[in-house]
Amino acid sequence: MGFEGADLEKILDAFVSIEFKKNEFVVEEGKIAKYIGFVESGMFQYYVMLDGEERTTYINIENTFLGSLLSFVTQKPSLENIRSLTDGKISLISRTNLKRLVEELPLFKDFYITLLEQTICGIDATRHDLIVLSGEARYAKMLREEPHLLQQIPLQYLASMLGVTPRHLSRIRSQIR
Amino acid sequence: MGFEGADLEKILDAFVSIEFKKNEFVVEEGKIAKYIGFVESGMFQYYVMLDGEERTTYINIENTFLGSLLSFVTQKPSLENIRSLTDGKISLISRTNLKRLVEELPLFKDFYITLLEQTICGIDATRHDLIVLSGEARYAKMLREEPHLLQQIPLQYLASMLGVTPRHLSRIRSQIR
DNA sequence: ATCATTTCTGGACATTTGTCTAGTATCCTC
DNA sequence: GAGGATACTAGACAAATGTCCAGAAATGAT
Repeated sequence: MGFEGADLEKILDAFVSIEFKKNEFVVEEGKIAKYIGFVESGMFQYYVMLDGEERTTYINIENTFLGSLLSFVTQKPSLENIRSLTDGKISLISRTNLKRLVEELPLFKDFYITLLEQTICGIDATRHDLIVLSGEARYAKMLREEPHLLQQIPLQYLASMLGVTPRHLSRIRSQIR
Repeated sequence: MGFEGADLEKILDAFVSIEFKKNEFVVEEGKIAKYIGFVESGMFQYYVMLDGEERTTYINIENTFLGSLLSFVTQKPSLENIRSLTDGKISLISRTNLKRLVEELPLFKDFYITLLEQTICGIDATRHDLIVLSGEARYAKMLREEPHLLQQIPLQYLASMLGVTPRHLSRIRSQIR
């Protein structure tokens, strides 16, 4: 990120690196998300329960930004769960520490603004695709633009992220290849 | 927003209020979105052309935040169009002026961060609903939480925002009431 | 290696949603 | 208030997607 010296140290001190075994909660529905962070290793699933069923809304892999955003920002109970699908490690920062860094380090504030802007772009692009594209078209786009996700993420979760059932994703795959 | 004196003046100077007649472009696909802003009056449609058809992805009404976010943030050509559906007025700020305010006024930076955070929450909630809920459930939720939108926005556009066809929205409405 | 568990695929059928189209209602303009 | 444009509804049918289920393939534990 281009930070140095005392600033860098302050930043590193504000983060804490936590290890997760497979199948542990990072954020649990109904609890307040105290942290956001960056995934150092492993794979993490976002999901909600609906009619007794798990509905995956997102998957984080290595080097991506993780958090239950609504809960972290508002400090209200999370509507979603985040859980490790594998063993892994996340570098976490609390809302308090984040706010402190943003207050104290002008460069960090800029960094945070950039992060927020990029995050908005990413989420909004996904929202667009969900409105405008068919399930098949969304899969084709993912195949084209993020093929690494297809290698790594189990199909059942991919399906849910794409907004289709596993059955239908299987059908799509058999048609596209 | 709680700004005063010289700061307030700086901020007001950075914005420019522009009037639009019905059916004018605010942002055009392929061009760079130089401004974002707040809608003072009127209604504005976001859409893309797909297979020769207009697909609405969002509608702004009064007192909401408007802009082609991806283009404004990256300063690359916009993938979407924004157009006035009625006569209206928008208070706009350029990327340059926004950055200047953020640099020069600490309070404005905080305001901008809050705006970004809130925007993320809103977009992400929509993304969730598109993945997890059926068209009917999304309509029911809008009916419950934002009934004013139903009064104001023509159904054809609402349908597209909800990710369904006008035909299907008509079907949903006849079932729900 | 073997067994058990989980994941993926695909058939058969049901439901949801889209397409095409036309009729009716609403709005706007003169 | 007549005429034309636009928006809303809805029937009939088609296509997309979901549900249920069972077998095959892959994975993990012993």
